[in-house]
Amino acid sequence: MIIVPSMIRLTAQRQAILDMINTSERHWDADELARSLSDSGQSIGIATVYRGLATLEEAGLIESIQLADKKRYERADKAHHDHMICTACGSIEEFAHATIESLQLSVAAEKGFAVSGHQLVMFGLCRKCTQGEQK
Amino acid sequence: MIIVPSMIRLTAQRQAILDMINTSERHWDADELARSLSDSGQSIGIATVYRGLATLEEAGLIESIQLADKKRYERADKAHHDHMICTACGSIEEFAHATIESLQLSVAAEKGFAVSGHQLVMFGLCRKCTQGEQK
DNA sequence: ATGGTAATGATAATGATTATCGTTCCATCC
DNA sequence: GGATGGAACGATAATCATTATCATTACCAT
Repeated sequence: MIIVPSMIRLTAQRQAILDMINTSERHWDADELARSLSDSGQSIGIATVYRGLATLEEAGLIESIQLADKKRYERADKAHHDHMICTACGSIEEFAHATIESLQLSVAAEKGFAVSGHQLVMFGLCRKCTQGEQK
Repeated sequence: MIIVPSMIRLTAQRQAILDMINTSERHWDADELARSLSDSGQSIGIATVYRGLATLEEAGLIESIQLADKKRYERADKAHHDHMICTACGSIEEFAHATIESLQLSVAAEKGFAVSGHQLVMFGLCRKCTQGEQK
């Protein structure tokens, strides 16, 4: 018997959302996802998309990052990582750094803070956009 | 002659906002600020509060952190730091860690990413709330 | 089949923020 | 000292992502 974080029903709509996310490297927002599902014939109400995303995340099947204006979802079957967001083209790059992670935890521990999650985001220009500027 | 990041007019409203922020350690959102100014006799239109905050931040006189639902502003005359936010009581603690900062920059440099800003937030339970739970 | 719970979808509501627009303030020029 | 033009203000409408509502539908177990 397999123990799942919390048992959810994988309805057709939730499956469609999950497939879309799992078969791409994108960081989707709810609207993009609804639009893309609609384009592929799988039209789903926008409210269901929001609910489905929340449910799938609770179940640990997808992950999210909260950006200034909206929430974006990505596959969960990747190692933990953080993000660099290009303020020019909007592209999102991922990076991981074990030392940074452990330093974070030690700082928190010093202050008696029990960390349940964190988010590190760097803003700036990606390589492509940096080169584009210095023409 | 003093060089200011960008010359702005310090109107009575902007001065009131700036004073409120500079004389406290709080991380204010626009609404709290408007309410508090109103309580102290300095009633300011909410739109002006938003505009004033944006203008003051551009001028480097205050700083902000973007949280999930809203933006919060704090004094700028402090050393750079990041935040730990208690998910139980909402309190915000600050911390600084030079090594984390420099590791971030080196990771970015490796990827050819020109960092213009970053934000590191940890979520969890502060010392007080942790103790409250294990009763 | 049937009853009950969970999920869906259309749409209204919410909440933070931004846009609009007429009015007011202010510095400067005459 | 008033005219003038641009910046700032304030009230309010608009926007945008997200959540709530509620009637309908799907699915599971008796």
